[in-house]
Amino acid sequence: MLDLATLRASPDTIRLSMARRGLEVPVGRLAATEAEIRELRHEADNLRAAQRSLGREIAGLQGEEKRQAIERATSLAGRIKELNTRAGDLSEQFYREWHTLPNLVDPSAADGLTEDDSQELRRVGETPSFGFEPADHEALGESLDIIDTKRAAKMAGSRFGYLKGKAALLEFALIKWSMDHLVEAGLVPMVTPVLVREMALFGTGFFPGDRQQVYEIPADDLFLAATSEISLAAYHADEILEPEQLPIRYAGFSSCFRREAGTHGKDTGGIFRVHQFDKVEMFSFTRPEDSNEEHERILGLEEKLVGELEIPYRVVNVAAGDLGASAAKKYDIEAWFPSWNAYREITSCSNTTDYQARRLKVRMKAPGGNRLVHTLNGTAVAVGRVIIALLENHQQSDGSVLMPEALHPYLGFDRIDPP
RNA sequence: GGAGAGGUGGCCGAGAGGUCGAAGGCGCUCGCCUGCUAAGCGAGUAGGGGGUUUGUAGCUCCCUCGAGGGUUCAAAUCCCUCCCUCUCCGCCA
Repeated sequence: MLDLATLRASPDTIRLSMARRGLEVPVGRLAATEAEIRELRHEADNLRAAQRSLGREIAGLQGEEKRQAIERATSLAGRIKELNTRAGDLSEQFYREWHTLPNLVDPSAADGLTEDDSQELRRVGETPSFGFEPADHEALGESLDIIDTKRAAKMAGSRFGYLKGKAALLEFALIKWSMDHLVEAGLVPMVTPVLVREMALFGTGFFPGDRQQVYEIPADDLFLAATSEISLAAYHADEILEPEQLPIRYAGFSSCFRREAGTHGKDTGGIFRVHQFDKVEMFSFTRPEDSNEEHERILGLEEKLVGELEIPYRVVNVAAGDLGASAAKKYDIEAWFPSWNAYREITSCSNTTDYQARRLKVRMKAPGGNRLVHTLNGTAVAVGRVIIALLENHQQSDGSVLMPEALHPYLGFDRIDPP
């Protein structure tokens, strides 16, 4: 959610920022409505003040005097109700629109509207050249008998997968290995709830925009979280933090659930795009002035992890029009996938500035009044995609796959061989 | 799932239609005082929004006593719905 003060003081800032996302926002109309709501509320407040002082008098009056005072108070009450009803209606209409507006875009976010407009910042690691035709992860998963999407489809439908044997062990190794790194970097490890209230989804900016992407449990008014970002962000909702506590950094592990509505026909094979996967996610609460630096720090941790896995990657600055609602700026790390002959997203980190903090009411004490903190999130390990990248990049001519050295102590094996 | 008890400021806790954004205590902050410390004395100490102001401070108004509705001239207090916590029983990893 954006700051109303910005709408009042410089609506053009909002208009221009939304334009970078390819959105045309009638800021003039919004500003006028907001001003009208404020006027109505102001008038109602003044009448209310009169009503309250009259009410205090009534308590001490008797007989005819009291009767007349109550009559005047009744008329005041009626006018106040009328004003508040009008303000309430307008307000509901205003916020319905206001809540859909995404965050202001950081000036340094890449220009453009789509994925193709991402700005490549750097490439790291050499893409492998095989002396044979490399297999894709689906084929490798099958031939090694470590990923089973066929039986998963029978059991739960398309876009599910079983991790089996050494792939299952690989998941646990990845989680433990990454958590060790993150704890060392000062993050507090967390295992988070996957069922969340609407408030958490609204607070993180997934609602109202991405509602169709989220699984719903109507009987209990709960939703399956698409990422632990949601439960980590809402962890400090309604709190006023001490500035000395900041930055607060978490590493959350959870399963993630996504309906993937509207992606029919996209990435249909294997486990690249599935309804359920496990992920270690980083999340930070910072002072406003520190969030840019924190964003780079998170990216640094992501690069360190991907680097240790010996996966070739590139870093991109995501284009303004391709940003999620809450992000002001986003870096993606795209791993090299030989089967696609392309780089594709394996991590993503966003600076959401005060957008989530405002909705979740996460503040810090500050001289002259409390201030909203900034929040940031970033993928440490999206298990499924990392497994794919490992299989495809480290496959050997004999059909086996070598494991990166960093994982050996966590795995208890250094390669996966065909059965 | 069954039965019961509760949600009030940073914490504890009073409050049962008007003088209550809220007694008292603890904690915290500032000041005074006392060789030091402790004790003592005094003052301050919730959040959000609006108005005034170039801005800050100040002044002022409104809202918030778990959330949302309702009754009333007037609600922390009465009514309804929901959420949460605790205790006992049941069930369960």
